[in-house]
Amino acid sequence: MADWQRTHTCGELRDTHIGETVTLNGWVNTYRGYNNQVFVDLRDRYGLTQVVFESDAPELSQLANSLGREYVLSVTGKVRARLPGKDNPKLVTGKIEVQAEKARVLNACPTPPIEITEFGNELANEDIRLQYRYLDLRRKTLQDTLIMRHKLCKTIRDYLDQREFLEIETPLLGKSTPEGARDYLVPSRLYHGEWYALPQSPQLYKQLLMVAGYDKYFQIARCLRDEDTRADRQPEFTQLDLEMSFVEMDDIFKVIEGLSVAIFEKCLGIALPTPFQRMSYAEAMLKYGSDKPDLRFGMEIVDISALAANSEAKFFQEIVAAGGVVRGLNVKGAAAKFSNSELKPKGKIVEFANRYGSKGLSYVKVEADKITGGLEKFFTPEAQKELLTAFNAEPGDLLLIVADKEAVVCDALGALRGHLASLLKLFDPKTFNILWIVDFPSFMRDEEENRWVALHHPFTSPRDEDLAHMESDPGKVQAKAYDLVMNGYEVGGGSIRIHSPEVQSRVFSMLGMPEEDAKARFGFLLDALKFGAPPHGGIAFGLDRWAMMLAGTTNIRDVIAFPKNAKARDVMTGAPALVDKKQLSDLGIK
RNA sequence: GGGGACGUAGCUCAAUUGGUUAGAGUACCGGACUGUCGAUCCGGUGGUUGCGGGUUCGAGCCCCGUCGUCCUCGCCA
Repeated sequence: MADWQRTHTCGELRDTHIGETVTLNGWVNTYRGYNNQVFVDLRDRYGLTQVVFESDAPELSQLANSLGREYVLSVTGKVRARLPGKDNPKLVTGKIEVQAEKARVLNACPTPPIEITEFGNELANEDIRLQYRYLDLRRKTLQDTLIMRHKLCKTIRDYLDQREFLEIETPLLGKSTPEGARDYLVPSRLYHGEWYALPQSPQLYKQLLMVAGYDKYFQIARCLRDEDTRADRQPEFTQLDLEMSFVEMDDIFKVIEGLSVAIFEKCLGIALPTPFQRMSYAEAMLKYGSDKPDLRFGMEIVDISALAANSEAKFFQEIVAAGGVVRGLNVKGAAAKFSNSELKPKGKIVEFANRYGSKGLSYVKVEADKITGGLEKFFTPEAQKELLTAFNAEPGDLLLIVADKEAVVCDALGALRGHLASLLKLFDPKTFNILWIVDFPSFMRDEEENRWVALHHPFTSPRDEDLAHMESDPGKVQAKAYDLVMNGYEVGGGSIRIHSPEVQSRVFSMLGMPEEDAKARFGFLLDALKFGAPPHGGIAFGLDRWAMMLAGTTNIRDVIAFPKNAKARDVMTGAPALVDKKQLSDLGIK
């Protein structure tokens, strides 16, 4: 061992080490200097240790005076107790300090463009932090997050290994398949003009592994989708991909609930109650306007279509007559919290709702002896009472009502519900709510393309009892599909798959894919299903979103070591970037 | 592709709504200080107000264009 190499980490020393001579390696976190005495907090990922330079030796004091933030240092010295009353209770190493006897600068550092130490909430802008990501990653919160993410993966591997799951890798270079997200394409050098696609998920490969008899599979797999980003979405992300043979939905639920409990226990020390609540897709859409409802707070949506249709309001009557719905939220006690101008056309609240396609929003402020807001003239006193009863409204409440096509009403009210809850702080952001959404429809009508599309994906098995009317009434077919939802985020989704080649062919043709097309695109799957495919199903966990939940952040870039920015660029390396002409000509691209 | 917010010192922000020399905190540099720990105190350096054009006696502020960042709608089976 070289004489500068560490004997201990910066988070390790306690009063039991007093008297020992140790060597620490780390970064200068903070520097507090005097004439003849310099305090340095030396940092590594394990913690901070205070080092004191108070030697008379000119070499050592000269070195101490030349130090700067983020210098990389090796210090050898004796562990000693701090002076009485000078302990630092904020540090686990706060009872001791290392008196430097020998020190060596392993590397200097110019003034960092961003501050590494964290206090207050004064982080630099994200773009500059991403540009110097290796500096930002030195921050304790980011280190803690990545350590947590490691624990998450370790827990997953341990838990599944104990249950005889096999971790198997699947290809990155695959074949582009239609439907779904836009593919990232990779040109082939050996076959000019032909392209690989990077996987959107290992979906088909894991089904083929089931056919091959690997009846419990998982993979912590990178997935790539060339779509626009969001706060919780970037082009490459990680899934825990899992598949099992000879199972039904309840078997998957059991594994995932057990795994979730293990994750919360290991990562946060929280005991999650099981079994998880289950809610039908229909109920979620009706009561929460979303297929990923946040149940940390109430504020359920109330349907008043019948009441509205019987009112004097022509716009309500017309919308209901045309098959639309009228629904609303009771924002308890919020009547005084929003001005009328926020609630009128062009107001903030209305504009927010209208982003989701609604063309307006009615509001009712409930007062002790009357209601106000503009709707009151359309409702008889009796109808007003019914309205208040429907909403369980009391004086001081604010009712927000949207009338439109059902999908628009759900979207607008669902988004409004979440928006208002965080605005009014209706829930504790440190709590967790987890549930299954089940009973999804298999197919949805794509109005633009005028065809049926799979809500989940085309390999999802319909319920056995719905197979008979799949062609005659596709809208009524329900899928053996399930989503795992936490705090309003979809953190997992899966299904029991189709294992019959006939059913799979019927679904493809339902989706408007002629047999030749299906064969060209998915022939390998149809073939595989013929050769003795077992019943199987599985799930994909959004690992980044799980890490977000555990870390208490809403930004996916906080849980990825080297993320892309909102425009899909890696601002540190500059990717994507131009390449040499030679590289392109090798690939047959001019 | 659409909408919104933003861009001022290395970093975080301010500038009385168009008015004199663009300020503060922090960082950095120098000085003081023998127990600090977000050290403190004193002093100092630091600016093409993203970039280009325009309006004006005068622009950080208004207008047009452009680049960039974040959020969002569409999109993400």
